Amino acid sequence: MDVSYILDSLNQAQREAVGAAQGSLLVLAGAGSGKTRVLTHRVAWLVQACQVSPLSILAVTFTNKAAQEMKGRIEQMLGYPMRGMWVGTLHSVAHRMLRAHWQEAGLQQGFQILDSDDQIRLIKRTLKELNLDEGYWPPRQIQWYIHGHKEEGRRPGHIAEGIDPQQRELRRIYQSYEQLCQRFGLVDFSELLLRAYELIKNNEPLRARYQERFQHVLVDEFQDTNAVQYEWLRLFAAKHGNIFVVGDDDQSIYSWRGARIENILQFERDFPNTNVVRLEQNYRSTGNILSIANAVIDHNQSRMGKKLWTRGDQGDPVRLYVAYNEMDEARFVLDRIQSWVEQGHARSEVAILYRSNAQSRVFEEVLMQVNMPYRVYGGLRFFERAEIKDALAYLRLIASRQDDPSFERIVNMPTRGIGNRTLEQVRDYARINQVSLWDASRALIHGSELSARVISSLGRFIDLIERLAHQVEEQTLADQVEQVLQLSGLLAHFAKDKGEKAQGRVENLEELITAARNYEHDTEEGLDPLPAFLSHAALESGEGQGEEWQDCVQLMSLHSAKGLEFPLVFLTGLEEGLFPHQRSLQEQGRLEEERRLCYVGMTRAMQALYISYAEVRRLYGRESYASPSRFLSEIPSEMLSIVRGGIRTELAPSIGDVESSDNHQVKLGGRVRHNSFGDGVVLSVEGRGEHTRVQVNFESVGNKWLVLAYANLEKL
DNA sequence: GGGTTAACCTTTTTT
DNA sequence: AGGTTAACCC
Repeated sequence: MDVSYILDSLNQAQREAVGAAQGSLLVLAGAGSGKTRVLTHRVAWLVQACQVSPLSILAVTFTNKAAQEMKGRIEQMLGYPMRGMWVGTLHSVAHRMLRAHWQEAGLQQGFQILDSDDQIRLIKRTLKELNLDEGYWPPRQIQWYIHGHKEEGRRPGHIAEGIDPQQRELRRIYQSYEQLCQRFGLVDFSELLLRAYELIKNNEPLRARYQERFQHVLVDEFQDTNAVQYEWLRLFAAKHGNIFVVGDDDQSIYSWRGARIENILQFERDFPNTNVVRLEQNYRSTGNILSIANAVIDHNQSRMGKKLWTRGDQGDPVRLYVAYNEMDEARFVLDRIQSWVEQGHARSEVAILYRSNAQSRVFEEVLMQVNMPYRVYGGLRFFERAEIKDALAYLRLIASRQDDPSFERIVNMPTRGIGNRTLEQVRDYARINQVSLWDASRALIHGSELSARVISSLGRFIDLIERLAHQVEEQTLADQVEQVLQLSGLLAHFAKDKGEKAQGRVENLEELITAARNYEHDTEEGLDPLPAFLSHAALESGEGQGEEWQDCVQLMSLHSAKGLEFPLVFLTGLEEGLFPHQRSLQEQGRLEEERRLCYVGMTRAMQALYISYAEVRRLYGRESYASPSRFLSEIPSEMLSIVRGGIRTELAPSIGDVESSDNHQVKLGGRVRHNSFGDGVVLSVEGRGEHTRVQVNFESVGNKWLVLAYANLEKL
């Protein structure tokens, strides 16, 4: 079979990676260097040229979206479905294995996944059982503590008891939390990974089986793997050593979540004969964009060293807009988007990027004012909405009666006369007898401690769940969901309210039925549709669910922008304290990560990049005067073309040289007249001396770049 | 049980 | 500032 087509479209380095012999390979892939391409082509190569069965391939990605995309691209390339190949995030792979081997892993059969919200609730409950004060032991910090340890593979037993009472107490909370999870059949995000890792590590027959099955392991975004993930991958590949990892140390932005950039170095040590391929040719951005991105990232001390280059044009200069305040910044961005759209481009080609989600608000305001469609990524996602979580809690309780958080959530939702007092009694009983709320309720109903009225309402709830569980058995998933929404009274509860909010909730619930109907569940996983759907809801936040597809401007945090590209990018809020973020300035080593974040942001841009900061910003209630981000001063001034904000131009920026403002002939924002183009406004000035070029927006002919020395501009 | 108000808290990133 | 939660009142 002719397989040359797989390599034909690749450059030398890419070809080297894709066509590499068996063994371990490390691909250091710069931003926009065709990393996804290399991965997909590699799989195609394995299947077509090396006759590797898709069954023996495990491909690991960072997000679910990336997994879908990869699978889609491979199938498109080969022209047939990749049946039996495992492609997914490590979380979903872990989940899949735990479902298959729940017994060996020591889990309940119907175990449910605990999302971040549920986890907080459970931590609160743990604190209550231990008689500890929430104020003194903030649940968020406990959550952080637990995750931190699990990501490093540490169980409570691995943590030294120590003498510090605070530390000892934390450890005790961790321990109790684990016991509760175990009792209720709950598994949090980091537990998925740790449990699956321990399963493979301690169970030799299973390990051998998986090592035998997955002859080829491929890993995307390798720089963002944490300790447990790395060890796990290493175990997979320990026998055959066929492991193909792709990563970029300059794009490691998740160390706060346990990701270890050092894994890249460790990899070469653990797999001694690793070949290293560097992808440095960039196919995404213009030369000017790459220059500033390179300039910034060059300030990081600890990096493996890569320099992106392109065969393409230098392109437009990268522009810096100095805004008076955040509103001014937003208006500027809006103005540029409008002219972009007027030039016939799509709105979806534009991305507004920011460091923290709170910044999206102002942009949303101005976009809304002019009815420009936009979409904000991040924030509350479909499966996280309250009403959806209510509905899911019913389904979860049907799937697993031990699931206490779900029980708590819906026992009185919609209200059915089970108040806090009753619940307190149920909780007490559960705590004393070490059983779930469900079992406690059943016991109390048959006991004599509760009043007749309470027994009847609690009994009705128990009956409702039992009845639902029974009725739903033979139905399709969508029917199950619909039944639950109807009989639980959830739909009616929201429907009776005529408010806009409640209306939206009803729509969301209906959308959940649609989601269930469209959910294609993989029968290979050997899981019933309902538990499969519930896991799906927990693992995939439901990005894209319920949003109609429109040509929208894209708003997102820098973190969510990773892996994406846009013709026009606005990198906003480059102020000290905001970006780099205040918190990162306090901790050692975090500044470099912020810089990588900046690099990630810049390299999202294909054709044009605007950077901006505000001199005054109202954030979290108060106005702050921040100095421009240090990242700006790391860009050589001749690489940036500075545009000044309209309102307070007399305030000179403290970075770079603003040649322009004391340039005797023109002033930014000033009006000028040209012999043939007529009147216009100076938008930016670049270079110095006789090479000075100015950009003028003329009323008659639009934007023009002119060499100042020859243009003969007349100041008005 | 539901609605209103007051205090409070959180403000980095998310599988 | 904004949103959420806890407390309080009807």
